[in-house]
Amino acid sequence: MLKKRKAKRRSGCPLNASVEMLGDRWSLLIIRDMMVRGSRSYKEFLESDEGIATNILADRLQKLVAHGIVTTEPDSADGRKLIYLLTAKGIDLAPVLTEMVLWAAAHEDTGNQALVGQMRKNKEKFLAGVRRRWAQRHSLRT
Amino acid sequence: MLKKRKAKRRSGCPLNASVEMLGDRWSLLIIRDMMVRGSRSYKEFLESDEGIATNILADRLQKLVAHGIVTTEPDSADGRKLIYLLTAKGIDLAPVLTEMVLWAAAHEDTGNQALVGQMRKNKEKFLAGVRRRWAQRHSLRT
DNA sequence: ACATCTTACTTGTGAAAAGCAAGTGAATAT
DNA sequence: ATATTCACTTGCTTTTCACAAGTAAGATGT
Repeated sequence: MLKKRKAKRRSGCPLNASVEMLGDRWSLLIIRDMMVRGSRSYKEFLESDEGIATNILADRLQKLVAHGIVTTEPDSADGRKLIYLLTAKGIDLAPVLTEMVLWAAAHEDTGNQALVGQMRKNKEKFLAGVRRRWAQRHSLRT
Repeated sequence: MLKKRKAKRRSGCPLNASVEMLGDRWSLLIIRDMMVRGSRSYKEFLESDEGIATNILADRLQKLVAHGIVTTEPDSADGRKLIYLLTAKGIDLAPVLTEMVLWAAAHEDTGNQALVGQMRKNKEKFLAGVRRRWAQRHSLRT
């Protein structure tokens, strides 16, 4: 597959940049799975509740890698597996996801109230926990 | 046009709810235009930098209204115009947009550094300003 | 009063993306 | 050796996007 030189942006607005990278029905859910559910393999992403199609998952993972949000490394214990990891840029999306969760929880009828309560009660602490677990996983890897 | 009974959610996760309402390439940009650029009419949205197609704009506005993020009212001064306004639910997206802007500004090469600086320097103050201007517009309306 | 212009859309058409089912090939488990 | 798991691809249908053009109601100019 050809690598694209530099997909031209529709505008210089930073929000537009975010939307061009993350504005679809799946990317943020994949990131959520990595960030809070600890998913690291293709199979784990496929098992998520929303039921992403395999070809879409492959495409989104590839795009996330291309945008520097996710990296991969081979699994030293199982040669079939690729391990997907959030980069620093990826983990920096934690505040975005948090605000999106809090917004939906405030205005829609949704589940997972336990996690939401934790987020709302102390946003900074919650974010610190996410970051700590990420750093730990990175130091443990291979 | 038929009104849908209740589009079934793919999952109960609040992030999924957000993504189903906002996860496309245009909705958040329309909300940005209302929130920070003060756009209120169809024509103003069309004039935005990213260049949305007219049919897509009509569709997104309709969906935003259906989700309770936006409302409309007739313009008392010009019978052709419809005025689009953010609801309370809509203005509550300010923290989401802010985090997305800050994320992109931190990790991508984007413009509008003035606004970004203001956001980063004092996020709460910035959000208070957004909310204040929104409340003011609402109190001034017809 | 009448023609012209604006505004907010709708319609038509082709291209792109999403969704579904099935298949492939390398690596592991039995 | 055989079956199974894993990470994808491929093929096909359906849905959505994008662009161009058109329409209808209301405003404006003369």
